[in-house]
Amino acid sequence: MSGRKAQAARNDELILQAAREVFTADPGAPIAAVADRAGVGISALYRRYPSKEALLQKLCGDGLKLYIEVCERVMRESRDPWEEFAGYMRGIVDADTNSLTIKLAGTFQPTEELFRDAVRASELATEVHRRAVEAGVLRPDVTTADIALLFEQLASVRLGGQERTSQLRHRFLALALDALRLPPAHRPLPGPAPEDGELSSRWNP
Amino acid sequence: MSGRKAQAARNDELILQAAREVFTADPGAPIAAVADRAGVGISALYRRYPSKEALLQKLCGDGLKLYIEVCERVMRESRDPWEEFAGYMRGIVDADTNSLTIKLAGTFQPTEELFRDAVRASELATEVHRRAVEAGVLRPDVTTADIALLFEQLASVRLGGQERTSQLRHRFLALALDALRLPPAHRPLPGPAPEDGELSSRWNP
DNA sequence: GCATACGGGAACGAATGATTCCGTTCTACT
DNA sequence: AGTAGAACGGAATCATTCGTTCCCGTATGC
Repeated sequence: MSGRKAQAARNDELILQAAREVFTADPGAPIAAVADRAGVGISALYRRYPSKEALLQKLCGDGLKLYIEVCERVMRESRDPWEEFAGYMRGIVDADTNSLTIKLAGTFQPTEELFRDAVRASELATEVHRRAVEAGVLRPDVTTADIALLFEQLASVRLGGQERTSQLRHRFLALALDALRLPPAHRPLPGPAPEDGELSSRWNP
Repeated sequence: MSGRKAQAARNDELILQAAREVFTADPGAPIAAVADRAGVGISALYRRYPSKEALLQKLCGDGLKLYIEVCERVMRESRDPWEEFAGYMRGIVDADTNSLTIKLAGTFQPTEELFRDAVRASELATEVHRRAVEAGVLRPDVTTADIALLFEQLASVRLGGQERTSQLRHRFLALALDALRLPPAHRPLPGPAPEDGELSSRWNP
């Protein structure tokens, strides 16, 4: 299958991919940036989504589904309770779905389906949390809402390219996990520490 | 002293105070929001600062001086090494100077004085950090740049009013300190944990 | 009394960004 | 070969936001 229809099908994916990249990098990005990144015209976007908001909803929904998948996967595959919980946190940080969701909070009326998925995601997260506490590997004075806010904090880390950002988020996640795990212990932090130069480079764009 | 001159003097302070509040709540806020909050007209702002950028620079400089004061105070007043370091971090979180500085990074050309203060602040922070590591109370694999990024993460916490936000930041700071302190140990977290309702309330503004 | 510094806030103009529109290209089918 | 129409690209449009300027009333200090 080739030709116009093939290009259209390819563009479907190209646009979604570009939108994911652009909006996770900058949730307030203009829609033209998405078109540019995808290498298509603006009308290619508007053919598929009636508005920017609709595109954002789609992305949001996909993110939620990813969240659910991560929860289900760790509960299915993990051997020991701590690895399950830590794997969950690492998975969500990697999914990098938070920056979007947060920025979008309150900007549109959730769909029925969106709402159901959100409930489901929340239930699964609670379940992962509960299992870790009951297994005695997670300190009991942190709540699921604490964890959610922790994800937001990690999502706020943004330095250098996407690669470096991910590396640093995992470094701080490791730090947080040290504070979360029972019994208390410190484990080596992954990834090279941020350099002073990396920080100060933000001052001259 | 009263009358027009008094009002002017009062407005000086009123405007700075309002600017601090408005811009720490939303670093991208329009200048009219500052005038409203201060209860003055826009021209009262422009009489004192030639541009928005000038006002932002002033705020940024004040924040830097506050940072320096916090460092000097903890080094002067603290009894034991850990309290010095923890007091430093608590002080910076309370100063709440980070959200501004970060958002401003790269938006204007630093003054000479601004630059000097920044260097000084950095030196002091390094000194506080060094002393904590040398006293064996701070894990040595975190760097000063790690700490700076930690501040940014804490500054990203924003929920409910200013009061609640501060409370939550200190809660997460306590968590981070547990991961930072040697020997590893967990201490009770301060402040009520975030409620699920607090989080979900962001979805209907 | 009155010249004037001060502050209020409407008006202006630039910039940004979503959305629409139109001419073009290319496929599919006759 | 020829044509209808789906898909595109991207310029034009339209609304909005915000920094800055301007004009005017006021009351203060001489």
